[in-house]
Amino acid sequence: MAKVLTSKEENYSQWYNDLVAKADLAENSAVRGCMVIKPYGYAIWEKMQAQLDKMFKETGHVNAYFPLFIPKSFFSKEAAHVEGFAKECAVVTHYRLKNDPDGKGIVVDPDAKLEEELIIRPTSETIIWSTYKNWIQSYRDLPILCNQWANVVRWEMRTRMFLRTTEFLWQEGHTAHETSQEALEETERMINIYATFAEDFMAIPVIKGAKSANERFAGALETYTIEALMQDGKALQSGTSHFLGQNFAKAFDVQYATRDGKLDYVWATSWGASTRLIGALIMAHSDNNGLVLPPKLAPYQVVIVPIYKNMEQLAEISVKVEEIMVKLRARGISVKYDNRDTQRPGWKFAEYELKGVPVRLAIGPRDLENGTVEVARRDTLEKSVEKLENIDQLVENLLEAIQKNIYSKAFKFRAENTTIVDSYDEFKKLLNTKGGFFLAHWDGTSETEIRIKEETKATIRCIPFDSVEEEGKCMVTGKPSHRRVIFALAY
RNA sequence: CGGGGUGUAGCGCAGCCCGGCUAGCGCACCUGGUUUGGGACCAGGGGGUCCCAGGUUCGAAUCCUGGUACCCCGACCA
Repeated sequence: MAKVLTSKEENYSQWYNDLVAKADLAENSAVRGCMVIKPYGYAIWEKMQAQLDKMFKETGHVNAYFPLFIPKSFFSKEAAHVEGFAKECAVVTHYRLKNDPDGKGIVVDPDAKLEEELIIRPTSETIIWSTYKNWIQSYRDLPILCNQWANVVRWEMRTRMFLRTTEFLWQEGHTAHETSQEALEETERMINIYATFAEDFMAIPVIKGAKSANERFAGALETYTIEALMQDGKALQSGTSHFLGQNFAKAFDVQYATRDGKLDYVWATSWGASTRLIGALIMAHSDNNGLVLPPKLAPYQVVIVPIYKNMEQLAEISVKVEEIMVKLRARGISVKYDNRDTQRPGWKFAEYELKGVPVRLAIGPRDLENGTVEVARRDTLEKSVEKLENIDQLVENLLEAIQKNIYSKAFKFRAENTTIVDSYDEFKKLLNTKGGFFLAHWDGTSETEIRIKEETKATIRCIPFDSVEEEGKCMVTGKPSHRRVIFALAY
């Protein structure tokens, strides 16, 4: 087969870029750092959205929409929040253009300067909490469990398709609660939903845990995260859920009458996942032939390619294909029949491999004669010839098997690339040769964490929820530690 | 913001150092034919403000000055 992708081994990030382009997921736009998400890439996002939205609603959440613009003054109300986001905000200063008086073109009309500049949301806590102030008077108004699907803008220095773009799509949940306990439970509930989504739908094993103080969201008391391991040995933060305490309630003066007639500040959470998940999907499963999609998120799960010598033969094949499609659809399987006469079969095979379609069926004259179909699976690239009779059952089973197989492949990879280390020298050595997750003891201080980051670029990805109590010594300072945390190089 | 690089057809590039006639190659595209079980082949064809502005020159894609855009590497981040 003609090689169209740079291989992972040769240049991982070039492989990634090639794949995004060749699988028709996205392309660079005229605006620096912003991408055009193409129909095939967007279809994957729609699948993700549909599933997450369902899970949010099943846990009592509702969708709403808040404005793109945030008054500048809102931003300064929560100190840690400004600190975290100020350096990457796009600001609207004017509201009108006019023809350039000195010639051709168009200029910003200096007379149309805004009294108060507007920030384009990098996240919506501030605009939402200024709104919640009006919604909440009493404990009877609580909890508020809102989610919004939106775009946000963070003016990043360097961008990468899906992993870090100036504008990106995401969902952000913002909830308000009566008690700290309830808010903490919500924070945990949502990180569990992200973890379930990652594992059951994206087929990516993740580690749930808490962020260290350094890595916490700006304005949060606690940040929970799911961390996934990519094939190049780097970690990718794939979803976060924050316990915001009463910080935003205090900043926006959101108090409620308690059950015993007193006034108290509301407790808050926020949680989000973005189009970055598409980056995770690519980097977790794909190979040098292209994308490998988990069946549960593939825009189409099955593609059917006819092989024919003339139009009469195509018509004959199409009749059979129609029967197959009816049977597959009856089982809820999404299927595409590519009967374009403008591309040859070999071209189509390569194309759908690049696009990661889980199962491909090919039908030609030989199959018409024998009552068979050629079945090819994307994850292993295996092909077999199967009888047509129970093809729907066979495909359904195969899709399930593929979903399981790519998960266990990713799980095995992570297991092989998770290392327990006790010495800092060993850590430094393996970090750049082997990569992956490192379980190590840490003294719990920011100073040590920062030192490690400065010396090795590795960060604490999380303090896993399921880490076992174990007495040990910090690999750097030798001070006592009670559990291991996860270090890795990260995106 | 620091360091490096590149702007020539839709995409990827050569040409530039050493100025010269009609600006070239691969892919893609269009037409016709033969093909079609792993990215077909042959023949013909279309497509360019050579990033922008100014300068040097008989003559500029090529030399000079200024601008601008994008990419890569760092610090920042989902």
